[in-house]
Amino acid sequence: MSLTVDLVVLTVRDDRLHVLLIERGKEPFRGKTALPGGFVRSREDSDAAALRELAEETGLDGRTLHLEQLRSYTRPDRDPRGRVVSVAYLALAPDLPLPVAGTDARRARWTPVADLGPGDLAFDHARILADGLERARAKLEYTTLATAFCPPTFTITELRRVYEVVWGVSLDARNFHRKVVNADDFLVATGTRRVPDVGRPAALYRAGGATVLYPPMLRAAAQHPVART
Amino acid sequence: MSLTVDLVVLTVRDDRLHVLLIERGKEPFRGKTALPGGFVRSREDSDAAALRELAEETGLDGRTLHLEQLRSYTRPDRDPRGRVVSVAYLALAPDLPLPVAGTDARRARWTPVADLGPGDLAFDHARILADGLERARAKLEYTTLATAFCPPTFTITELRRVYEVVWGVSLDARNFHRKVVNADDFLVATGTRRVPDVGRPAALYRAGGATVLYPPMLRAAAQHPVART
DNA sequence: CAAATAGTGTCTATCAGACACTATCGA
DNA sequence: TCGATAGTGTCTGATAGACACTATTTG
Repeated sequence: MSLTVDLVVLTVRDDRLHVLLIERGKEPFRGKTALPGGFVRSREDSDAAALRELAEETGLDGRTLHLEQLRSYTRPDRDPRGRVVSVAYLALAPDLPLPVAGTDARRARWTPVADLGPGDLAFDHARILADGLERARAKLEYTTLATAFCPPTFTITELRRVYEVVWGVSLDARNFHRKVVNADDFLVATGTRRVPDVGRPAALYRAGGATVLYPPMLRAAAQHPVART
Repeated sequence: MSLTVDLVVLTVRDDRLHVLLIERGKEPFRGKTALPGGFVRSREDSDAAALRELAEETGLDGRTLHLEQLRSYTRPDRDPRGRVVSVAYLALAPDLPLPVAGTDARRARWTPVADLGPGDLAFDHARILADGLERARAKLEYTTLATAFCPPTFTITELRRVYEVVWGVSLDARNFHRKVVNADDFLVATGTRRVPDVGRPAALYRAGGATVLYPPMLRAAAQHPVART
C-alpha cells in the first residue's frame, strides 16, 4: 500500500477563484491535468510531504501559506496502480507569480475553477477539489482565513473581493466594511494607504491575531449548500 | 505500510460526555486503554472498515449513527510496529446499551471524557480524541448534529442537555427552547408527549430534514477555543 | 395546595441588510 | 468640475440574552 498527498491550492486572481493544477508527466494519466502531489517518503509524515511537494511541483513555500489537512481518500480502486491512499491538503495563497524554476513547477498553472468541466481532472481529483472548495467556503464564515488569500497588507475592498469570489456572491461594500472593522482582532490598521489609479486612497490593513471570526460572516440562509457527510 | 481506522465514538449519558474505549487485547499496548479500531482490509475503503470495526469491537451499527471521517494521522513513529497510517472517524450515538455479544465488544466500555488523564490512552489516541471532541463541539454550532446524540424522539430539554454536556456550559432553558423551535427545519413536533415522574409533560420532537443549523447556535465569543491548524 | 418541569412573553442591546450621504483622490 | 472609489450614518427588522410569568403535571 502506498501513501500520497494531493494539494488543493487556491488563490484569487483577476476576480476569479483559481486552483493550481499540473500536467502529469508520468503514467497513469500522463499528459492529463491533475492536482499537484506525490508519494509520501518513508521517513516523513504527510504534512512534510505536502510542504515538499508544494515546493517541488509549484515553487511555493508552504510555510508562508495557510496549509491544512483536508481529508483522506481510500477507495481501493481510486488509482489504477493499486492501493494508493491519498491525504489531501488545502492551501490558500495570495496571488503569487509562479516561479518557473528548474523544478517540475514548469508544469504548474493557475486555472479558474469555473472553467473546469466534469472529466477534466485525473483520478478522483474532481471530488477532492470539490471538498477543498467547500472547506474553504465554509471556513470563510467562521474563521479569519480570508486573509490567507491576501498579501501581507491589503485593503478592505481586496478582502471583500475574496469573499465575493470564493462564495460567488456580491456583498454590500459598506456593510462589509463596517462588519470586518468591528470584528474582534480580525484586522489591524497599518496607518498607511494605497493610492489607486483612480479614486480615494484606501487604508491598508494586515491580518490581526484572531483565528476565529466573531461575529461570523454568515452566508445568507438560502445560500447554504447541502452538507455532505 | 499499513492502514488502520480509529473511532472516536461519543455519547451523552448521565449528563456527562462519554467516549467508547476498549482494552487492547494484543501488543503493542496490550492491556492498555485505546480507541476502538483496526486494520483496513485490502478490498475495503476506510469508511467500510470503520463500519465493520464499530460493529466488531463495540456491537454498534454505524448505519444508524452519525459517522464521519475526522482526519488522518501519519507520523512515521506513531506506531511501534512500523509505518501505520490511521484514518480517524467520529461517531455520535444516543445513549445505547452496549451489546455484550460474542464479539470483541466485551472489552468496550463508555468512559467519561473528563475522567481521562494525559497518558491514559495508547498510541496518539489522546490527540485523536481531542480532535474529535473539538470537531463535535464545533459542529454543534452550525449543524443539526446534536440530534445524533438523541434517540429517535426526544424532548427539548434532552437536546439542551446535549449542548450543555458537550460544550461544558449551561444554557438558559427558555431562550434555548425558543431558538431551536424557530430554527429552520431543525425539529419536527411529533404531537406526542413524554410524561415524567414529576412536572409538566414535555412535547416530543424528532430531527427535521435540515443538516445546516440556521441561525447557528453560537457559543459565546469568550468561550471560543483557539483554533488549531 | 406545593414542587417541579415545560413553555411563553417582554424588554434591551446588538447585528444584518438596505441605502443616503460624505470624503478624497486623479484628470 | 467630474468620475471613481473609500468610508460613515441611519433606519428597520431580526436576533441573543436576561428574566418575569404562565401552564401542566404528580404527590
